[in-house]
Parts: sequence; C-alpha cells; structure tokens
Amino acid sequence: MDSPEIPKIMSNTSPSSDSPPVQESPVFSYISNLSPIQPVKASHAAQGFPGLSSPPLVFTSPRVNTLRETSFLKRPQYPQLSSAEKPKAQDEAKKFVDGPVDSKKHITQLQMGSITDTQDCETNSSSEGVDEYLADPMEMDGTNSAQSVNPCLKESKNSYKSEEPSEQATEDLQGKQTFDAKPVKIKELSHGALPSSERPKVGSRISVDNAFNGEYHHGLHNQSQGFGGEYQDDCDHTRQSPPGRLQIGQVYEDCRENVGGTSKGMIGNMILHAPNKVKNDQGGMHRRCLQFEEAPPCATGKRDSSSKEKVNNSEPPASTAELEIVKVSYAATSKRQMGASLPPLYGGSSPLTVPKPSGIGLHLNSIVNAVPVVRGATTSIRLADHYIGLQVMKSSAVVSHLLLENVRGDTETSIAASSSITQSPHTVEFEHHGSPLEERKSDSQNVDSYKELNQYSSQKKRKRTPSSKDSDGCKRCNCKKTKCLKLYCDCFAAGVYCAETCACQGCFNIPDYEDTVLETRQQIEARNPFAFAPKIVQLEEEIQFTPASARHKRGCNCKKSMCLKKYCECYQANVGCSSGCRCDGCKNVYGRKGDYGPIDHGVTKDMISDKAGKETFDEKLEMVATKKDALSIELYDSHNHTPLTPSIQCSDHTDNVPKSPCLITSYLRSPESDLTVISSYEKSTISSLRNSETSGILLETSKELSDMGYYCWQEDYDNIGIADTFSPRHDAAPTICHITPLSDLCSKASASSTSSRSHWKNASQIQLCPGSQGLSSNSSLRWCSSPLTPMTRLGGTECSPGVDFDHGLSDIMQEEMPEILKDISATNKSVKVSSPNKKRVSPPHNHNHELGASSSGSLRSGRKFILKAVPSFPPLTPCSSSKGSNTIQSTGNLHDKGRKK
DNA sequence: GAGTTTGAAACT
DNA sequence: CAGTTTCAAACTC
Ligand SMILES: [Zn+2]
Ligand SMILES: [Zn+2]
Ligand SMILES: [Zn+2]
Ligand SMILES: [Zn+2]
Ligand SMILES: [Zn+2]
Ligand SMILES: [Zn+2]
Repeated sequence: MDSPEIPKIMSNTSPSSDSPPVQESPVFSYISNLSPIQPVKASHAAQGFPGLSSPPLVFTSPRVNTLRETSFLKRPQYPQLSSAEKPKAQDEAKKFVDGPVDSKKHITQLQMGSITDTQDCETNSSSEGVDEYLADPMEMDGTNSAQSVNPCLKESKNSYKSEEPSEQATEDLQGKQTFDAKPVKIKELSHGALPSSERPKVGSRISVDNAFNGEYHHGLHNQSQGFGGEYQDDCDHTRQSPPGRLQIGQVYEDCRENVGGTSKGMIGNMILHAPNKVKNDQGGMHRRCLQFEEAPPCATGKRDSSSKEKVNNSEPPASTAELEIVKVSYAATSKRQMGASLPPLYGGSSPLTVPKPSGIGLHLNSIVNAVPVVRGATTSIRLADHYIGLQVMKSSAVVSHLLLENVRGDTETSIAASSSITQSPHTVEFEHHGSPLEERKSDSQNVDSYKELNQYSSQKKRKRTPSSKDSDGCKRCNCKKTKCLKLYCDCFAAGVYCAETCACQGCFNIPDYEDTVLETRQQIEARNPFAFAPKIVQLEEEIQFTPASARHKRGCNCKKSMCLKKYCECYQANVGCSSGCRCDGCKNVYGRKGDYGPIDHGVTKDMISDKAGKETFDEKLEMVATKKDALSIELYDSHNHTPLTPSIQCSDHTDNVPKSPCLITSYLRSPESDLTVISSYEKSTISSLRNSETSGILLETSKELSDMGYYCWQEDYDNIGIADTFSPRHDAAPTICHITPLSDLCSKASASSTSSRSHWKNASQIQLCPGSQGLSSNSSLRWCSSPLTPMTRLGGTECSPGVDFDHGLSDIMQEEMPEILKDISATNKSVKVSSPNKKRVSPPHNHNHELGASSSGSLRSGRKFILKAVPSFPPLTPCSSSKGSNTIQSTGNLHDKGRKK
C-alpha cells in the first residue's frame, strides 16, 4: 500500500506542482504585486485587515457573498477538473475509486452534509455531473500516480485499493453509502473520503470547506499579512502533500480559485493572493499557523510546495481560463494541487473564491456543510466569512508564529517551507502510506509498511527531539504506531496537523492526507462526538473566564498521580479537578475535585454561576465552556495582554499547558460529528445568542459555527469573555484557542449567511496547537484579549512557550483580528465589551466541539464550543510551521510529510 | 537516551 | 458498560 500509494502520490505531486500553472488571474498579479513577504503587520493591516478587518463589518456580508460565490465556483471547478483529469480517472484504480469513491464521497458528503453542496457544485460546474467530478478526482489521482500509484486519493484510499483494488473500492463505496458508519470502514471511508473529496459531491463540500479554510487562511493571511505569494505556496504545499487530501483539498482549492476569480475578482483574488503571500511571507510561521488552520485545507504544513503552485494556478483561474488551468493542475498536481488550482471554472459558481482553505481542509469539511446550504450563495458567503476569519486568525497566528518562529529559528522552516513549496512536494506528499485510516483497521499491516515508508522518508526529520515540545514551544508528537490518526496523538487530538517538529513516524496527520485525517476524525467523532471537543471547559458560563473556572469535561481518572503530575489531564491543563473527575486522592493544585474554584477561586463568576450547582458537571462545564471558551480566550488574552491575570497563567504553568502542538490547523469536524455537534452547537449558539446579544443570526451561524467550532467561539468569547470578565486568572486557561479567525469567520459567516452550518464543522479542527487543549493558558487565550489589555498578553507572561505565538498572534490578531472580530462581534455579539477587537479571535473550533462535546451543556451554548479550547495549546505556530516546513521537506518525500521530515 | 510509569484511548 | 489492551506522554534514572 504504501508503495503504491506513495508512488501515486508522487506522480500526482509532480504534476500538480508542475501543472499548476496558471496564475494569471488578477489574483496572480495581485500576488505578484504583493511582495511575498510584506511585513506581516503591514500586510495584515493592509491585506488582511483591509479585507477582513475593515471590510469585515461591512464587508462581511459582502464577502460572504463572495465567498459563497467562490464556493460555487469551486464546484464548477470540479467538473472541470474532472474533465481534465478524467483521462486519468480512467485509470483502473481510479475507476474503482470513482465508483467507490463516488459512493464514498457521497457518503462522506452526507456525513458532512455537504452532499448537496457537491451537487451544487456539480450543477454549477458544468455539466459533467457528479460522477465526472468524482472521476476527476480519481483521475487526478490516476494521473498523478496512475492506477496503482495514484496518488492522493488512492494513496490514502487507494492504498487500500491497491490492496484490494476494485472490489474494495466498491465495497467501500457501498459501505460509505451506507455510510459507513462504521468506523471500521474508516479505511474505506477514508478511501471514500478521499474519493469524496475528489468527487464532485464530496468535493463540493469539501471544496467548500476547504475553500473556506483555504480562503480563510489565505485570505486571512493575505489580508493580514499580505504575503499572498508565499501564502499560496504554503497552501499548495499543504494541498499537495496528500494526494488523497489533495483531492479534497484540490476541490477546495478549485473552489477557491473559482471563487476568487469569479466572485470578486479582485477581492477574491486579493484574498487568495493574500493568503498565499502570507504563507510565503510568514514562511514557516505562517505555514505552521496557517497550516493548521489552513492546513487542512491546504494541507498546511507539509505539502505546501505543490500547493503553492496550485494556489497560484487557482488564483489566476479566477477567470475563466482558470478552469482549464485548474484541470491541468489537477491532473498534474495531485489532489492538493488540484485544490489549489482550482480555478474558477465555473465561475459560475463563481464564486468566490473563497479561499478554500486548503489547509484547513478539515475545516473545509465544515465548510462543505455550509456549501450545501449555501448552494446558493449564502452558504458560500458564510463560508467565505469563516474562512476569512479563519484566515485572519491564522494569518495573525501564523504571522506571529512566523515571527516568533523565525526568530527562534523556525525561520528555517519557514524558509524551507517556502523553498520547499516551490519544490514540488508531490513526491513527498504522496507518501501515502496508505491511508491512515485504513491503517488501523485493516492495516495494521499496512501501517507497518507505512511506517516504514514514512519513517523511511521521514528520515530526516523525524524530528528532532522527541521531546514533546518544539523549541517553539509547540508540542509535537512522537507517535510511532498510530500514524497520528488517533487520539493518542496530541496533534491529531488537538485537531492540528503534525508539524515538522513532530517526531512521529508514518504520520498521516498532515495536509497531504487531509482526506484521511478528516475521515478518521469523522470516524472518531462518530464514536464520540465530543472526541475533538475541547477538553477543558469553563465552568461558569460567562463570566469568568477565569481559568479557575475551567475544568476538564471528562475529568481525570488518576489513580496514582494524585493529580499532581501531568499524567493528570486536569493538572496538565492547569485546571482543577471537578466533580467529573474520578481521581483517587486528588491533590490537584489547581483545585481538587470537590472544590470549585480552586485556584481561582477567584473565579468569581463561577461562583456565580455556580458551580456549586454543578449540576452536572457537564452542564456547568458546558456553560462554562461556552463562556469558557470565551473566558478562556479572554483569559488568555487577558493573561497575555492583561496584566491582570496574566501572571497567573504564566506563573502557573505556562509550561503545563501548553504543549499542544501549535498547529492551527484544524481539521474540521467530520460531517457526522458536525451534524450532531451542530445540533448541539445550535443549541449553544442559540443560547449564546440569547445570552449575548448577538443577533439572531447567530443561531444559524452558530450551527454552522458549531461546525466551525473553533471559530465560533470567538464570538462567544467576545461576548462572554469580555463581558465577563476577565477575570482573571485563569491561569491556565487552558486552551484557548487561537483559532479565532475561524471563529470569526464562522460567526460572521454564520451571521451573514444563513445556513451553512455544516461548514463549520470542518472548521473545528482547526486547531491550534495540540497541546493546548488545555490551554495553555497563555497563549491561547490571549487572543481574546481580554478586556483588559489585550495586547499585553503576550508580553509578559506568555509563559508558555506558545506564547510567542500568542503574542504574535495577539498582535496580529489585534490588528487583524479586530476587524474581523469586530465584525463578528458586531454582528454577533457585539461583543462584549471589551474585547474588542482583539479578541475575537478565535478560537478554534475546538471550542465548539467541546461545547458540543461537552455534551449536554455545551451544545446549548452555541458558542461555547469555542472555548474549549481546543486550542489551547500552543498555538500554532510551531506546530504548524513545523509541519509546513515538514511539508516542504517532506514534500520531497511523501513520507516525509508524515514524517515530517 | 533508555527505561519505567501513568492514565487515556482504543479495543473487546 | 466493564475489562483489557494499546499507546504515547510524563516521568525517572
Ligand atoms: Zn502524532
Ligand atoms: Zn504531531
Ligand atoms: Zn504526526
Ligand atoms: Zn487527575
Ligand atoms: Zn481531574
Ligand atoms: Zn484530581
């Protein structure tokens, strides 16, 4: 499998990178104009912000529209792609895939809820029909790798196929159709997923999501930073990386391109460009961040190289020609490329370009959801918003990361990434070990092989130290048997792609394998809808953000550590144990099981709320979560920024918290999960709405957001956070998410548009650094900026390693975010108060998830989700970058990616 | 850096 | 849902 897959990938990649071409589109020019590296801030302000920020409020809606358009566009692209690729599709493997794929895709779509979307796409696109679309993807793959090899899709999926090619594929399809509910089938699913991505339907969703994501990233980045050119690269890389993903990613990308081209043309382009540039500029940093966020979409990290090209292509495509280009790219490039390139075939749909977010691919999923809804324009718009938001977030984050990282040395990565980007990542991307998904189920065997391969490729990287954290402070994993597709992997669990710094072997948690990652996520979510929800929630609803109030949703089960070591998740997240904990002899310094406000005690608000009531822990948590998210965010911000608590966090533990990988990436939620989540989200959102002033829109949005999860919170945060308080402390704040952008987007989008809902799901993944879940206190939160001084956050305390990031982010955020946030806030909530701008931020999807996750409670508050934090960890930077860089590196080897090189 | 401990995640 | 196994991190040396 590996081999086959890999080869496939390779083939794909190469093409993709090469093919890409295109770029003519205005965007291109745009980008070119923009220097790749524009100053981050400046760029942010200019690009990012401009679009995002200032526009945001006003813009938001418009953009949204644009975005939507893009999504549509994307769809069209699919067809084109398909057509172009079809030839390849012919490949046997592909055929299988197609068939299966289609079904799978559908399934996936269904799961995602994007099905409609895809259809839309198709319709938009052209004629070809879904099948064709599907075929396209396949073709793509095929082209790239040819049957056996076929890259992307195949890779992951195919790998499977390779094993059992046709039949399996069919089976898979069937299964998928059924839906696969089964996890087992995951592999199949994955296959299906991949296919799905490829497929029009799926693609549509995916594309949408991706687009969003990508756009987000891109957009954000661009806007914020304005590195368009680079950014693209990044995207490309990511995309490229995983063929399988690519398919999906490609789709997304296509969408983006389309969107860009079609919709706004300039704007769209801008966005796209910007993002691209951003990536580039930011280099590693951005990538990291972006990647995460973007990653999914773009494939953030790892595969960037190809993606860039793709991106470029895509951008250009904005115009009609684009389609062709796109096709080409598709064919040539692997999935990723495809995505990137996407072009606007359609135009028709034209849309917007929203950027797909390749990187975020995962997110995309969520997006996808949105798409369906949208179908019409609305959804897309939302998506766009989301993306934008995300991008912004990312960008900011990324930027910060980049900066930080660069400073740190990450620069290398970034640089590398850049360079790598240029390179053709394909090879790397494809490593494909087979689809990760498969691995488990069936593949343990494969896995091994994969591993070997991966390792093989990984070779280099493998990253440095196994230590959990990178220099950056981001966490990184060291997974050896799980391919980073299980919750055992901190990166995966955090919803972020593995970074270069990860020392994992056979890693599939990279943008290249976005499809696989998403599928896997979905499977896991199917089991446990809250699996990716933030683990830490604030107890009280609003208010307090304080860290103190935060708690683990699930609680710990410590038997021997007395919750005094990091073995305890509660302690690790810098939160006290709650009634939900089943620990023995709890001595958690942050608060023992029965106490509520342990440390914080300050939590005042909590108090208010009560923890006492505790009622269900969950509920509280949920509540908290909701708020918490906000809080945490705020807290973080505050911490960071504000003096108030900051110290606390820092002091507490910076370390503790943080480990999470930085990645921002987030995958989105799986459709399924999304759905479920959504519902919950909806609730939450609703509640949030209630709570906050936000407009009614929120509700819808919330749903969508929910998907987004991460993103959503921002709103909440704003509302909540600010509102509440700040309180302080929180030290730990665990995880908060940086993600903001997404949230913002989400919120906005949601607000603006209507239905998209599903989209968000995808977003959820975004993530930040893994470590964070807990939140690191610092970083994550920061964003939010608490009312107090948001900005500060970083400054000082930042205790956690991630901090830099945060800071950077925060700054960025502030600059960039603000607008967005504002928009969001304005729209939604209004944010609360204080926090203005900054905050918004974003957190990440995770939050949403969490909320959702929080099960009961969380759901309600739509916003909540947010909080959770997903993010916490470290935000981004490191991770993402790492991967990104990895990507680059890896690009060479597909494996790498996994490996990171 | 190897080896042990730990508790969550995954699996049955 | 409980019990067991697997896993990777946290911790120890
Ligand atoms: Zn891992
Ligand atoms: Zn990792
Ligand atoms: Zn990994
Ligand atoms: Zn414990
Ligand atoms: Zn506990
Ligand atoms: Zn305890």
